[in-house]
Amino acid sequence: MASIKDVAAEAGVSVATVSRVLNDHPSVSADARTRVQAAVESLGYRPNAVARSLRTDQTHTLGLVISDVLNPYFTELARSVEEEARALGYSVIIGNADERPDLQDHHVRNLLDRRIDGLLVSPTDGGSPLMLDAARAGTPMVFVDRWIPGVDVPVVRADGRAAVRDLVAHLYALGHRRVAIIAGPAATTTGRERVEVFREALQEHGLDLPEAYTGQGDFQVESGRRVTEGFLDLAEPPEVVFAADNLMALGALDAVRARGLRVPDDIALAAFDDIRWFVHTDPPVTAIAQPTGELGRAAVRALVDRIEGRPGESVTLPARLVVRRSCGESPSPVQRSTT
Amino acid sequence: MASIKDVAAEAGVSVATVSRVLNDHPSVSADARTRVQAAVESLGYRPNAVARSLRTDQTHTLGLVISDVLNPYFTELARSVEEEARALGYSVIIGNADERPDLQDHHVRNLLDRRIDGLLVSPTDGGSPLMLDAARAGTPMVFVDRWIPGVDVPVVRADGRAAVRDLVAHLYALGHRRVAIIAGPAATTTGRERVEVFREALQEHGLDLPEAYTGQGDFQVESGRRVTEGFLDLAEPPEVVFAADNLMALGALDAVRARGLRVPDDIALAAFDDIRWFVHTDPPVTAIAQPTGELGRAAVRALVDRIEGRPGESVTLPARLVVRRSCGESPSPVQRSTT
DNA sequence: CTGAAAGCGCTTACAG
DNA sequence: CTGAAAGCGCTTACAG
Repeated sequence: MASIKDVAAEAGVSVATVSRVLNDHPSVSADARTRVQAAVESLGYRPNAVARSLRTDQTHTLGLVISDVLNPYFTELARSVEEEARALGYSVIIGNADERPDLQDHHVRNLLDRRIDGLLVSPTDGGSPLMLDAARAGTPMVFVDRWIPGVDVPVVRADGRAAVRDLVAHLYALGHRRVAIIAGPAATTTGRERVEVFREALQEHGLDLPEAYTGQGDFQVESGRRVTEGFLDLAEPPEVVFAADNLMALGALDAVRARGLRVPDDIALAAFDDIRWFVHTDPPVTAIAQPTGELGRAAVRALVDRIEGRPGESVTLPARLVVRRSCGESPSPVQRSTT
Repeated sequence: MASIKDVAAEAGVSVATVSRVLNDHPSVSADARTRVQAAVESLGYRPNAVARSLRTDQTHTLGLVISDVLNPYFTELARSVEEEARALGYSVIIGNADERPDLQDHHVRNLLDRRIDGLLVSPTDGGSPLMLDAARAGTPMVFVDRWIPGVDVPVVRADGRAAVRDLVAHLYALGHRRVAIIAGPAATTTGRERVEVFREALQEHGLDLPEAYTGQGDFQVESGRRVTEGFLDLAEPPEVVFAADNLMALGALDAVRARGLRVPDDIALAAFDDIRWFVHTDPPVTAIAQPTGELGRAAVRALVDRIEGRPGESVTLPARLVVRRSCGESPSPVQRSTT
C-alpha cells in the first residue's frame, strides 16, 4: 500500500508538504497542492489512520459498550449513536457485553487499548474496578440508559416514572389487582428503578407488590420465560405481568403460549421498551416507549462535548406509555395507540 | 497514560525487555520478567494497540460491513461474527450500510484506512469501484449472505432453493394459485435469486409469477408496506405474498392491518429469514430460516484463514422452511414447527 | 511556502 | 539473556 513517502516522491515534494495538503493546511502553494493531489490520485493513496492516530493521539473513534445487541432497544440505540457520531466526524466501535460483566470488561479494555477518544457505556453491573478506574483516570465517558451511581460521569437516559404511573393507572382501571413484575438485574440501575417505580405507583392505588410476584430476570428471553412459568405455577397467579424489558416480555409470551393460555384473557402483559414487532404480536403489546434515537444522539453529543473540552451534560428524556391490547380492552379510550 | 518507557524505567530494564515480557518471548530471565510484571501492575500499564499495529502492520481487527443492523437477521449475523472473531483473537468493527451504496463505501473506506486485517461484507449493490479495487488489491475479504459475481472472493451463504421449493409446495397444497413476491433490490444477489428460485418453483407447479405480482422492494419495512398496498389495490389481488426478507414482511403486516384485513384469511404471508418474533405475531409467520449463527462463524473462519495465509473456502449451508399459520391451516401435517 | 528532523509507542533483527 | 537502534507512517514546531 502506498505511503506518504511514495506520494512525496511522485509529487516531487517533501512528506511535510504532502501532509499539509492532506490536512488542508493553508500555507501550501497552489502548484504543490495540485501536484500532490495528482500523485495521491494516481497512486490511489489513502492515509494510514493508525499512524495518524499514534502521532496525534486522537483516533476520532468512540467506543460503545452495550449490554445486549440482540435486544432491539440497544440495536436501535447503537444505530442512532453511529449516525450522530458519523455526523460529528467520529466512527464508533461497538462492544456487546451480552449482559455479562466479564465480557463488558473485555470490551472496555479492548477499547481503551485502542485508545478510543471516548467511551459510551450502558453498564451491565454496578461498575467493575476497570470501569471505575477509567472514569477516574479521566477517560471521556458518558453513561447511556443505565448508569453507575457515585461516578462523576454524565448520564443520558429516559425517565420512565410518569409512564409507569400511567401504566399502573391503566391496569387498575382495567380491574387488575394482582400485579407482578419480571425485574432486571438488581446490579443495574434500570433493573432496580423499574421495580421501585412500579411498586410506588401500585402503592398509590393501594396495591401491593408481594415477594411472590417479584421475579428476578436478567433482561434476556430465557429469564422472562422462567419467571413467568413460576408465576403461572402459583396457587394464585397474578392477573398481569410487567416485563422490565422487551426480551423478557418475549420470554413471557413463550411461556404463556407453551401452556396453551392466552394474553390477556388468562394473563395480561406489559413491557418496558417498545419495539415495532409489538404492534403485530398476538395480541399487540402495551409498552413503555423510550425516545431511543434521541437518547443515542444526545449521548454522543455529550461525549463529543467532553472529548472536545466542552462541559457535556446529563440529559433525561421522558418515556411514554403506548396502550395496546395485551392488558385487556380499555373501557375508556385512554391514550390508545394509533399505530 | 503510562508508556513502555515508564515501565522500563520502573523495572530498571530496557524497553526491549519490557516488550519481550509483554509478548511472551522466551528469552527473558525470570528475574527481569517478575520486575517487569510488577512495574506493569503498579503503573496500571496497558500496551498501546495503535503503536503496536503501526509497528507490526496487523490490527487483529476484522471489518464487517452489513446492509442493515436493524434487520434482526443481520444483527444476529453480526453477533455470531463477533463471537467467533473474539474466539480467534480478533476484534470486529461493524459498519452499517443501511442498504445505501454510498454509506457502504464510506464504511469500507473507513475500515481500510484503519488497516483492518480483513473485510467481511454483505454487499448492498453490485460492487462499487472501491470494493472491487480492494478485492483486487488483495485485501483479505469474504462475502457473507450476499456476494458480487465475478469477484474472486470466498462466499459464505445459505442456499434457499430447497426451502423455497418446499414453501411453494406448501402454498400449492393449501390451494393458493395467485402468488406474489416482494423482491429485494436487483442489484443484490439475494434480491435477484429469491425471485428466480421462487419463479422456478412456481413453474414446476404450472404457476406463473406475473409482472403485476412482482413488487420491487429494498429489504426495508416501508417498501414492504408500499408494495403490499399496491397488491391489495389490484382488481385481482394475490392470495399470498412472499416477502424476500423479514422487514418487508413486517411492512406487509402493517399494510394488511391498516386496511382492517386479516392474515391469512384475506391474504396469506410468508417471509425469507426467520426471527423469534414470528412465533408470536398474529398469526405466526411461515418463514425460511437461515442457519445465521453458523454462517457468521463460517465466514469468520474463512476470513481468518485468508488473513493467516490459509486457503479460506466458500461455504454454502441449506436454509429450511418453518411452517406456521400465516399461509392458512395445513390440511396435512407437513413440517409443522414445534416452537 | 518548504523541508529536515524529531517523535508518537511500539517490535525486532543485530550485536554482544 | 539483554540493550541500542532502526523503523512503522504520520504530524508539526522550527528554521529558513
